[in-house]
Amino acid sequence: MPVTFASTLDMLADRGYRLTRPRQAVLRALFEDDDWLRPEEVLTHAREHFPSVGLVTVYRTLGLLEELGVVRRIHVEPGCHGYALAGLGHGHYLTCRSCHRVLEFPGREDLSPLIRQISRHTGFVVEDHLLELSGTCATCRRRRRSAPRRRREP
Amino acid sequence: MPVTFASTLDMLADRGYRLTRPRQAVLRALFEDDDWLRPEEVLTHAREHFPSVGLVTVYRTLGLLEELGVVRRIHVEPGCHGYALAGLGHGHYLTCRSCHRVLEFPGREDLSPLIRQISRHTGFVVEDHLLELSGTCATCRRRRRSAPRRRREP
DNA sequence: ATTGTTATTGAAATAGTTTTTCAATAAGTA
DNA sequence: TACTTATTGAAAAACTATTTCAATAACAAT
Repeated sequence: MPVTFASTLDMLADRGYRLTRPRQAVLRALFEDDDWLRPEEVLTHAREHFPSVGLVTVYRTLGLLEELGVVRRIHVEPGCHGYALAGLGHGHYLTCRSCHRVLEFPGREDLSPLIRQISRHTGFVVEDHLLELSGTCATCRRRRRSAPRRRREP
Repeated sequence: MPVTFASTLDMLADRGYRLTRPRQAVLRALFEDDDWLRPEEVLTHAREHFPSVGLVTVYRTLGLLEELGVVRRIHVEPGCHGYALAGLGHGHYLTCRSCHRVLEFPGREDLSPLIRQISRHTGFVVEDHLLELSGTCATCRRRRRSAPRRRREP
């Protein structure tokens, strides 16, 4: 069963959290975007639904949703944190070290054998995973090649 | 050939970087610890070798070493950034969502077929990877089980 | 050894992100 | 409608990271 805007509201209510307008605005922002967002971007979009939301509430709501497993926190540069709906993709990202663009890629292969093995070894219950490949994207590679940067001429 | 303290110094000199005492202190700190460190921790250890190093230099040196591929920047909570020698482990981490402890695990299996496939598809040159499994460690799981936290009694 | 050049440094200032505090508000219940 | 209290926004605080800049110290050339 996919996690939807409505099912998340239900979940919150079930657990005794109040369905406040700021919270709903943050949730909408996340569900309307099918990509990850920085907290600041979440704020901007949430304000389209409820103009008086503050950044503090955005942080608090994101933290709550992460605890509940609705969103996934990913590592993006610069600034460190981005949030994506946990349903999107599978936590597989390509990040370019040069331009810092982030590309999501569908993880067709299956990491679960590995994960099961780790669990047995360590006692960890693995709830999520993040696979981040870093390198140089095609665009930056071309740019570098045409203008190589050396510190010293031998 | 493994990257050592000495070989890194050579590499820096070859590229025209000066072998200053602050830099050497930061490098020592990294090579003496066989685990990842936060910038603040790098500072503490570096000061054992050269008391007047400043945090700014630590950041600058870490940035330089990352560019050169000597250290790897990893994502750790809280605070976001940790640095580990690139030779250590293979960028495979288990992080506990509850206590935020980080455990490194040896990635015995090989991700290179996947990586090659991604490269072909996207044009990315993948230089490094980070596989982070998040979940609940054995200790926290036991603690939770004995004192479950519910927001509401049904 | 001494000098000159300049990469590098530390301190302070700045920028940016995330968290805490707290009185006021509003969601859900009675 | 009133009550209870989780939740909020604004301000302040706590951190983390970067920029600026005069002073310093590596290193090369003498």
